[in-house]
Amino acid sequence: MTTNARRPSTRTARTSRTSALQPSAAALDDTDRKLLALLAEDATRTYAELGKLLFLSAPAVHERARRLKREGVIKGTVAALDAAKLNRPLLAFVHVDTTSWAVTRQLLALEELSDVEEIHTVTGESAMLLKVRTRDTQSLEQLLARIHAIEGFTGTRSYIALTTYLERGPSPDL
Amino acid sequence: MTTNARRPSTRTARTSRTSALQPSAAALDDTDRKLLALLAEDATRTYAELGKLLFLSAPAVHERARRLKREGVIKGTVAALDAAKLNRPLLAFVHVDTTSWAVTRQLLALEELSDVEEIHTVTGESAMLLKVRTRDTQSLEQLLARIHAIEGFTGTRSYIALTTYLERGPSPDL
DNA sequence: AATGAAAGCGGGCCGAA
DNA sequence: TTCGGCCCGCTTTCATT
Repeated sequence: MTTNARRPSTRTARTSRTSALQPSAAALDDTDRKLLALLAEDATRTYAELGKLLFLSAPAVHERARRLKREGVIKGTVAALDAAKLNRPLLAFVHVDTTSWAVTRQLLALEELSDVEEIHTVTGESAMLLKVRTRDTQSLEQLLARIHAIEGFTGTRSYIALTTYLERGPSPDL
Repeated sequence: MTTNARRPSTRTARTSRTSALQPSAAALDDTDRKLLALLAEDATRTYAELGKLLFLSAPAVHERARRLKREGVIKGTVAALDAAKLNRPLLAFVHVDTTSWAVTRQLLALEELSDVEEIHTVTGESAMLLKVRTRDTQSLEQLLARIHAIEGFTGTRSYIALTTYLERGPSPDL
């Protein structure tokens, strides 16, 4: 109880008139960040429920969500699947050492494999980093064999995840 | 609404050959996997649209989705946010070397930080692996300083992502 | 197929620039 | 005054039995 019927005064500090388009920046106020955090956690909530949590009306929440989608802050809404239930209990991070950066293009073909979840080029002694999820060690071995078939690499180092304590997507600062 | 086994298994791919052997794996037929792949890509599609893609009626799709949620194959529906738009352009993988596994508990406190996206214990020379996303190198340094403040570690190695070519969640085999 | 709920849309109000 | 954000009506669409 004791819900303050008093709505937090609308301090609209949004300067949406910044005609200078910054591709990688977005003007987010406090309510935006809270809304994004809620949607990143569970996107099935109704706008009415979000409005209660944010002290806003449902259409107002809808407007903000629409704007955030249009600006690309919200890239999409996806279903989070359980890897173990999909017969992929083995998670591994594979560091790939290459002699030249030209090999990078070859590795991008791995995108076709549903085993591969992430592909990054990274700094450090290894050139690329893969996050893969396979059914068992044999499937992982097959994947590594496929990487080794590509010319211009010097080796791979795999780190098999024993326990995953946290796994989530990007979320705002709050 | 009795759950009798009168499922339209005209060409039943849900055979019992491989079932009942793996406890955490779910029994999924071809349509289930296709549906999961579609939902993992975009969960905003309507059931009617999914039905057209799967050659099923909308209620049939709804029933399958409900079953998959109940079984935990679909853990939830979340909004995918753009890290760069959230002022987190710097992605890094941090390998943490520890002397004893007791330190693991300390690192779990990092879950509170929104910078930290993943925490795993892994095999290999390092004991733990973190996926972190920060605003800049200074924020990363602060995070590393916080890790170093914990006793029982021998060091960290960070791999900063230069380019991310692929980043997605678990998806079925198809 | 029918019902109930939620999303989507326009109008008017209010505060700030 | 203009503009942006919010609230409140109604209409349409979808989920659900």
